[in-house]
Amino acid sequence: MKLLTRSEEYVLLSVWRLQEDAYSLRIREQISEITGHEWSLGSIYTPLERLARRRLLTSRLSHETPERGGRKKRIYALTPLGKQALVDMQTVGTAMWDGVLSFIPEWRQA
Amino acid sequence: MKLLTRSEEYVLLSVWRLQEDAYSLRIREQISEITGHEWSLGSIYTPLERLARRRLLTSRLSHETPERGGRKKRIYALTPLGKQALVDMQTVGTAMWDGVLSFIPEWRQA
DNA sequence: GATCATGTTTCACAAAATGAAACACGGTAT
DNA sequence: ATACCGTGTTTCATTTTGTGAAACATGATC
Repeated sequence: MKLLTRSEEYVLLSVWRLQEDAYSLRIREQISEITGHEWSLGSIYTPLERLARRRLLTSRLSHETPERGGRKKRIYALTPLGKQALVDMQTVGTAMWDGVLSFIPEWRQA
Repeated sequence: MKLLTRSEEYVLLSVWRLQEDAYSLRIREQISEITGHEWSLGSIYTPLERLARRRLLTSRLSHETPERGGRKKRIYALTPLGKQALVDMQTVGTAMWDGVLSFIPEWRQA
């Protein structure tokens, strides 16, 4: 099991939650909003391509819609492998944090 | 606020939980155990140095102890800045995961 | 038919990760 | 004494990732 980089994790998460709306600019926008700083397009496309090569996600062109005169967007979607990778990261993350939580007083509320 | 890389996050977490025992080989060992794969020394020292430059952690030589004939180890410790960085990452991580949890059936218990 | 808006793609450069080797030095055995 | 072992630190060349900016495409709008 290979660990995901931070970018890969965030891109996968964003694609997962955006569902049918998971295309480059929207992904970038969502990640920027949540992390609180701007992400360049390169920072989105590079991990997208790499994740596609590794079969953690796939891409297809959208069906023609009324918007933008029927021009197509490239829509991304997770594969089962991609979802599994995220769940694995969550598991490892939880294990890494486990021993530390007791050191954070304000989080000790159950 | 700058995001931590994966290595940086894990190294900081490990240093935090190892406390007085936070030196290179032990850190590597702990991260390897928890993530389930081997980490080379470079993968530990590179982030350690960078984090020290950025004042997220400090290092000092241990006091002489009976073990190893009094030879000293380099012990690392988080600064308040380092702890804050971790807490911030946790916050962002939670926000990123938020929208996705509902898609994972087996996690919907609660 | 210029310009704008929305998306995609490409690229050169910078930063980070990795694996391996070199170095240091006390202990231990010969 | 001297060779080798164990533990720990440091350095380095190479590969992999991340980043910012520019180029390209095309329908809409004025």
